[in-house]
Amino acid sequence: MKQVNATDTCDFYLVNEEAVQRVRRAWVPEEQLIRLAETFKALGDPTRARILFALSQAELCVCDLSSLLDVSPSAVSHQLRLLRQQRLVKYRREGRMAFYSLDDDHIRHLLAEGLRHVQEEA
Amino acid sequence: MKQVNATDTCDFYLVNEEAVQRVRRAWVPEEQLIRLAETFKALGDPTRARILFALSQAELCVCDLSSLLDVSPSAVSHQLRLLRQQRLVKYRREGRMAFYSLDDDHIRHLLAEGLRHVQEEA
DNA sequence: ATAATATATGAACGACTGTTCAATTGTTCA
DNA sequence: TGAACAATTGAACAGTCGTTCATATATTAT
Repeated sequence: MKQVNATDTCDFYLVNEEAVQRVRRAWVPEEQLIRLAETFKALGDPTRARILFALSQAELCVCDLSSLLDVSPSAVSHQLRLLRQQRLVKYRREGRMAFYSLDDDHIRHLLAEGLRHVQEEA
Repeated sequence: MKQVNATDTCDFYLVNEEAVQRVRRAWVPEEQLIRLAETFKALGDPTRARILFALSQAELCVCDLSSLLDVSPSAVSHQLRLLRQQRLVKYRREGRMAFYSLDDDHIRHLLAEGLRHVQEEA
């Protein structure tokens, strides 16, 4: 996200000015793109992807997730906090246990669409 | 992704055995989940998210992207290579220029669904 | 109360990431 | 041919990430 020095610049005159204008008109607020990247980043780790896939099938507590994924409860908890902060999961306390589930259906759709993408590779 | 030591283990007995079984039955191959995470990770950086959003609107060359995003051509090129490796973008050479576009419609859908998610926040 | 347990948290460590810079490749055009 | 230029690449650097370990919090059971 930095400026450009003299030897590393294309000497434009935009190559495809009409296309660039079209993109500029469709542009969304920078803040939304940053949030978008944060959301995808949260999905972009194997442990978290497995957690989310598990939660797409059932509501689970930390111990269940830890056992299911073979990851320490501490590591699971750290990742769940991150997922909470990104509002990808929500939880419900019951006694000393915490039951986690997906926050909304967008997450489920993202997972499904992502899986479809990786499944249809040659 | 590591084993668990004695003091950091839940003493299970799985809490919600039925739910865990259900998840196990729905489980997809580990390799797919890793590919899934890799795909989302590729989307999970502000520069790359902006590149992909731009390409969702028009086919663009490196210079156009560099100008549009205010990122050096070198940085754009590095990121495009990563996106190519993840098969999120494809390109077409024309003389000394390279025109990039989204690889398939899944990417477009992922972007749209992700944007919908971040746009509907309080 | 005390012990046991489920979860959460902070610090610390090595591993990885994104950019910059310098250099290279390959194409066009004079 | 050689100069100009779009794009690519590798090395290097600071910054970030995911785990572990030790400890803390909070609820339950004795």
